[in-house]
Amino acid sequence: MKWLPPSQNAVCNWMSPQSRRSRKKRKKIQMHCENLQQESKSRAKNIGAIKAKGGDIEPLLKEVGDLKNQLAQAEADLAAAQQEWEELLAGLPNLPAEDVPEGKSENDNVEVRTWGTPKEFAFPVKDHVDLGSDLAQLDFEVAGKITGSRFAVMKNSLARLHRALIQFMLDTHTAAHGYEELYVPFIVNKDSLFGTGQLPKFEADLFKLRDDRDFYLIPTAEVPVTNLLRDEIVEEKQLPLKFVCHTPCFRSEAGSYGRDTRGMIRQHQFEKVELVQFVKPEESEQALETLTSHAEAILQKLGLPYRTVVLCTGDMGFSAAKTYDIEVWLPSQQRYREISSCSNFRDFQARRMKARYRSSETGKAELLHTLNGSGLAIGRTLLAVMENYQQADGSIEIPSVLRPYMGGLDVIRRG
RNA sequence: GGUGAGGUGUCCGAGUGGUCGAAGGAGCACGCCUGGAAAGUGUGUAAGUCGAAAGGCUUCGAGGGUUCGAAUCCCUCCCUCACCGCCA
Repeated sequence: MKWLPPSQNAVCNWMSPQSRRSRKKRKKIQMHCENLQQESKSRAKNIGAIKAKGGDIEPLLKEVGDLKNQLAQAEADLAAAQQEWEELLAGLPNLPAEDVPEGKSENDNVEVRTWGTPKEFAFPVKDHVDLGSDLAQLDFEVAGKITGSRFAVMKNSLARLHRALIQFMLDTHTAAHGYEELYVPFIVNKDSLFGTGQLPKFEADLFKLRDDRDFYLIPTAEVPVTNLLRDEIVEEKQLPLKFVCHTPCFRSEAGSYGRDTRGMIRQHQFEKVELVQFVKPEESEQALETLTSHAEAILQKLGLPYRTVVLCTGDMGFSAAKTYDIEVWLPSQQRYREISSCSNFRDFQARRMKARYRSSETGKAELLHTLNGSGLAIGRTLLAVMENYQQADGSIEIPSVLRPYMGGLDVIRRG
């Protein structure tokens, strides 16, 4: 068994009749198999003991022959039942937290707070695509030539602004919020993707390498960073563990062909600064609040208006127990768009990964709780800065916190 | 890519085909000692799973095989280390 399936918990009560049947069947076969194993083991020991005394073991060997066949059959049956059961379980999503609102779609998400006031522009606003191309610093056509659709090329000060955002976020989270910076592989194996919940159900969203090692490009830093603790047992006093990591993210965007085709909202490749926490179970609820506030702090320092919503049951991801989305104001769309998603996974990922800690209370290895959130998605932050800081002449003012990273530059102009 | 050596519990590290789930140590927990601590010292301490319990079963990198019986023997793969080659 490669992970720790839930045995007695709520998921089992929640299961379909089909999975209940599968569980019963597995258990029955397992008991039968274990009885045979016990019998076989004790006979083997007996043979060993008699042989050690110099006794005759021939008659005993004959007796054992049929048992061996029965056992082989039982073990094959068990393996099949086990696999059926595990496949059922692997496809079950996490249970929503008790305070998650019920709902069917993103329309049922509940706003929990807003920050800042959308700016009134005295001129017709442009979207980031027009702003970027008028500045000659953002080019989707050439990216289309180099690769294909849903890629971008940035140039000059805009490329630097993109880099500045990454540096600014990493510095803020390490210095002000107490996260440890990480650098990780951008290519991961299947076990890691199973651990965080992308596999087995969401393979279509991933880029898979043409290689017999079953490697995939990461869709988010969450995968390599969270799997840092796969198959590990950490000491309680090390907790909480808080990591920040900048990586590119690769998503095939299968199933969203028609959505957000213009601009850099939805790309196959984008950068993200990710926050990941490993905490004790009793601390995860509070940790989600602080993690979300860390992501919000970036938008506040950048002076970008946003709102925070709690996702309803119907809009949550597969692995999450509770998720806050942070949505930034986009003047060109006159609405808030997602720029960060912060989730508490409770023990769902930890169970799949066998990520545990030694509890001083019970003395046993207990499952950790994992959380993560974007802090923030760089491409979307860049376009939010462009649109919110645009000026009548098409130039873009640089938010003051980013100027040290821009060599003192305060406005991006054409040229 | 080539050659060689390895992968054992929270960690380090022994291990003869048969009472090995695994010596020893570290760490941790509890106790003794102490004014308190350190040192010293005693005891305990793998995980998962089934069971009300007694107890059972699985797991020594992964997967196959040989055997009545595998941590131990054979095969394949993965990973680590060393040296050589190549390389940003």
